[in-house]
Amino acid sequence: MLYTVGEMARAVGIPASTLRYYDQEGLLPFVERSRGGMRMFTDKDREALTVIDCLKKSGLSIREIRAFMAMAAEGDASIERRLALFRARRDAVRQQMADLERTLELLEYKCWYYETARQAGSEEAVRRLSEEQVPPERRAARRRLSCGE
Amino acid sequence: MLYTVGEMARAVGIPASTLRYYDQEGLLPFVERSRGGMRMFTDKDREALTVIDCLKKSGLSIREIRAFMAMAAEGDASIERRLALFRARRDAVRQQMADLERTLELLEYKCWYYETARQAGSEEAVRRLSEEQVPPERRAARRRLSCGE
DNA sequence: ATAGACCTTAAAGTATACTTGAAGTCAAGT
DNA sequence: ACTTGACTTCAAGTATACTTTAAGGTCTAT
Repeated sequence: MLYTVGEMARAVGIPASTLRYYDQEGLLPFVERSRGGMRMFTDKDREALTVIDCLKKSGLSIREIRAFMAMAAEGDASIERRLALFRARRDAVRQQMADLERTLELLEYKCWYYETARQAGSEEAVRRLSEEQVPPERRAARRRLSCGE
Repeated sequence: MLYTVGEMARAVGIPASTLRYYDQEGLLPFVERSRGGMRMFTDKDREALTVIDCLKKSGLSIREIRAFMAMAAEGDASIERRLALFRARRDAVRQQMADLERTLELLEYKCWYYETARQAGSEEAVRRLSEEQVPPERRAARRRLSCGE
């Protein structure tokens, strides 16, 4: 099955203009052309685009993704390096999730804070609460907030 | 305790130039000045900066954070709206974490893929593996990759 | 063969969030 | 008083990743 750039754009949920931009930036060296010059994507290309999108979501820049695609084009000789790259991205995403977990805790603390302030009718009342009057699961975030990071 | 912009920058781990930029953009309407015109941050300001950083990490733009700081400056009248904002950010971060979880699964599949390819000496060998030859915990990601999103 | 949808390239424009540089001022120690 | 480091503002520069526009070519159906 072959797809034009617009069809592939719909299939992977990325604008056609972005696919053209990626091609221009050397991220899609594998894409074939029709006799008239139109890009013809295959199902294997769709798979590659999914990987590109995954790498982007992991925090890689266009430049770094290009370097990866160049490795992929080298074939089996670069397996070791590609493995190292995916392990690094895996670890980076785990770190991002841990960071988001801390952000989430602070947001949950703030939700509790404003829920309580709404009931009390003022923020000041919540600020004056002592440690024991704060739900145990909110105390860590509260301390981070008041005692610096 | 009072801090200059450089001291506060070190305390919260944000460049002084960024703090000045935030001030210029209206994110820090609360910061006082010395007689000579220098910014003087308090511990309460540090707390506000931690919240600003948290909102930024949750995906809010400078413009949106400014709107929030304006609400905060309104006082208790905006408690309800601020609660709504924090709930929305909390939900957004939970969604981000769920998305990262999917990204992580694909990265973990790719790690397995290249580990296996390294042992086999070629990618093609791994590609030819049938579903049952793939570890159960990697199958979902593999299917997403080959059958489209 | 012709219409119309969709494609092509190149270049310029946009958005966001800073960062840097220049010229000058402030604050603290000796 | 003077030096030194850190501060001030304003304007311009940077980085990244697209998006848009213009002029024109391709593909498919009728």
